[in-house]
Amino acid sequence: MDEHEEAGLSEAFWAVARRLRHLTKDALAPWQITPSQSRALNVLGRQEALRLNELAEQLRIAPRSATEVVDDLQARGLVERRADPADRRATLVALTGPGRDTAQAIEVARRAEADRFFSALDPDDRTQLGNILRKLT
Amino acid sequence: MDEHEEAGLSEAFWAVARRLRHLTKDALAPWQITPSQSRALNVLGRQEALRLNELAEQLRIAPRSATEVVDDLQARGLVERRADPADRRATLVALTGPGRDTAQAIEVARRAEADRFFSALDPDDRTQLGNILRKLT
DNA sequence: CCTCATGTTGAGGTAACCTCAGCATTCGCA
DNA sequence: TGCGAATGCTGAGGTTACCTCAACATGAGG
Repeated sequence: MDEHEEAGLSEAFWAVARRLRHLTKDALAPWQITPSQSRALNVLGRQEALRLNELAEQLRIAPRSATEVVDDLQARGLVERRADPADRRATLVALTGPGRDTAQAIEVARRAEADRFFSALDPDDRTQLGNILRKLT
Repeated sequence: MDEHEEAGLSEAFWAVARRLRHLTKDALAPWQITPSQSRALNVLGRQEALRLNELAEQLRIAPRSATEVVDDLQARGLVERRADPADRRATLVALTGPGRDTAQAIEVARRAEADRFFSALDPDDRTQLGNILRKLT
């Protein structure tokens, strides 16, 4: 085995990450939405309403950062904040109607873009990659 | 084939990227060096002297951003700028003595860290991953 | 009812990028 | 040979996506 392998792996990994990031940004351009906002829409699309807290956790960012993402999405009318009936300290975040539509449209575009990107791989490689990535998480 | 696969791949990919980024940052902490600075040291370690221009290209960032990275490294005494005898517009960037030592030490640490990270994978998986990543670049 | 924990957010910071414009130099060519 | 265009670097200023720390309101347990 090549002793440069591990260093090479992270390098290769970052090269791919960079490319994927740019592609994603382009795919999202029509909506003027940043990648982290789209991640949030995505998460919110899967559940009724989330506390800011929980949203942060699912996005794996600090709660304060989630506040910011939600601020932006709210300014665009894609999500709304409402009081949590169970705890008056907490705020629930949920998609609005337009938010739900946008989230769906973006999901389609995102999938198409990922599809295009990963189509450099044959199906076996894709499966392999999926398995390997899962082991690394 | 699962129709969620491609979206899942990019998601998994980013999850891994995030983890790797944090690990790298930790590994670099003893030197108080940021990831992009370490990338630059790495590149500079492989050649005698580079124009800022060329450095930027190899790091795949804008020339202006390379200026910044070099500024920081120079402030730490790890690299030096000198005039390019062939073109007085250009600046050559090269490692200093301490820079060379540091670059080496960091490379060792980086490799150890990558090693630890990717050791969740068996050798076959590592080879696979390397091949797949190369196809995506 | 008082203390401690929890949820959100203002203030302010950071890293790693970017563009655009300015300045110095060099190059192509009439 | 001289001059306009191209090239190389950097100042100024912006952006994105994060962060921490502390304030403030509310909740929960002894």
